[in-house]
Amino acid sequence: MTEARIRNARTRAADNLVSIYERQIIDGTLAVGKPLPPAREIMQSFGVSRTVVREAVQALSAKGLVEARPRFRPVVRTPGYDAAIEAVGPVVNRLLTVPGGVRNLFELRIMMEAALVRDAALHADKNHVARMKQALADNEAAINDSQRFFDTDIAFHRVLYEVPDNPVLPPIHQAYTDWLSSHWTRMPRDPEHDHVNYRAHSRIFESILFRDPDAAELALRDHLDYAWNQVRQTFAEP
Amino acid sequence: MTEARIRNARTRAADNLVSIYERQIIDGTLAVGKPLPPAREIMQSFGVSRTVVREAVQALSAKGLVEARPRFRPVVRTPGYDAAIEAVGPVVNRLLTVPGGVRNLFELRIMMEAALVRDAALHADKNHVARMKQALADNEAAINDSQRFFDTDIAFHRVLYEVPDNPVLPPIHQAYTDWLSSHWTRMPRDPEHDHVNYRAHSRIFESILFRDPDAAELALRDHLDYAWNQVRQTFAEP
DNA sequence: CGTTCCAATTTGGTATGACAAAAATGTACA
DNA sequence: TGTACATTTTTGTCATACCAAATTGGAACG
Repeated sequence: MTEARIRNARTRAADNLVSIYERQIIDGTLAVGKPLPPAREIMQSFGVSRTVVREAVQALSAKGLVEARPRFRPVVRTPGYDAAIEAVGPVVNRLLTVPGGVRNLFELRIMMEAALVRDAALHADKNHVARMKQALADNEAAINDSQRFFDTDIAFHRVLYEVPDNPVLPPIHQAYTDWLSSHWTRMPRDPEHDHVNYRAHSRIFESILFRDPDAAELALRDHLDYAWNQVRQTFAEP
Repeated sequence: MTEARIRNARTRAADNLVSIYERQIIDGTLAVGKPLPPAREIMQSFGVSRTVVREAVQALSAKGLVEARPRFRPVVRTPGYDAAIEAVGPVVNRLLTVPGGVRNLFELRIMMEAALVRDAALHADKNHVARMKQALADNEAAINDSQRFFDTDIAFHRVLYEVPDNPVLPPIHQAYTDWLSSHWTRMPRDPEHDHVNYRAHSRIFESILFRDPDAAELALRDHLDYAWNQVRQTFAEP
């Protein structure tokens, strides 16, 4: 991947700017949350044209280092895993439109969460268990309240992504919910579903409590298979 | 993620161009592998300036829809999962430089491959088993040949990503190897390692043959833990 | 003294035109 | 036919200008 770029990489003026600002953002010379210097200022201090400056800003934006809303000054952004996931957003959204795209992504999610509940069953500590319990209670209280059930549903699953204490995982969960939420919210809203889903969450939680990874994985697969059968009805796919 | 964009989304001229070419690439109006029309031609046919055209091309490149090498006409690209993964490349590469970045990514890989070997132990068919067997034989034959062992090592793991028949997975494997290869190749080359790794592969394969997911997962975790201890020596981290 | 509102200024988005350098193309020559 | 060279495209960059939107500073007001 990289070598293909480097091979033909004559130094583009914009690239220099990009790497300079990359360094400055990482080492903190440019404070997070603060806007970049105005384009005209940058072009003078580096002796380049505004064309180059704008190109560099766009590249930084694509890398997730700055957030560039139209007509606003580009704002320096915290370079975290969430930024990385957000950068993929547009690409994944396009992939969701290809045949089988949603299904492929959903199955990836099933596989990942199956691994997560196994991990939780083996390694979840008191703190995690407490948070899961709380999330489960919130979930139960939200039955029959469509929107709130949706939120607490997500919150319950999020705890699973927090157990391994790997900062990559929560943004991935965020990404899943973002990408799939459009289908999720299009689901027919039936209180019966809430009950089924809550019981499924409950079953997963108990399996984790019992330190039984096999039962936990099975419960989760049942749960997500059920969810998938709901989701698939929101679009035409066999 | 999306709503933040939409909220302040005034129409930028370049964005229109982007979405137009997005459609044309997806529906095949623009053939894959063919260069985009010259910039001046685009600007005339859409009545926009070259500034806008160049900006649009850069955006398409960031999205992975075209491959834009400097000084060359942008080439239309297959809009597949591999393109998506490649688009994330720059972001992930930066994440690898933050403290613990390599470790986080490596642990994500362990978790994912653990899930994969479990899946393989349960669902691998004769075809997959045959390919794993072949990969294993190649791997054995490559012992003491550093470069070739590295390649066959990767090939063996790749088969694991092919078992679930989800087109998202192979590009992920490709991504892992790309992102981590710089560390991998920096590892001290010791024939002893080759032997250990081959035996580990062999053990994983046998566990899959025996349809024993627990044994397979254990074998894989041992294998990747060993690998991690090698990798971590290529940089200073506790 | 704080708040609100408006105008001047700043700043980003786009257009135009120009030039050098590299790539693509065509042509003549061997 | 194949290759070397000259010509034409095409991209990368620059400079400048204008418009519209955002920001800012201050005036007017409570």
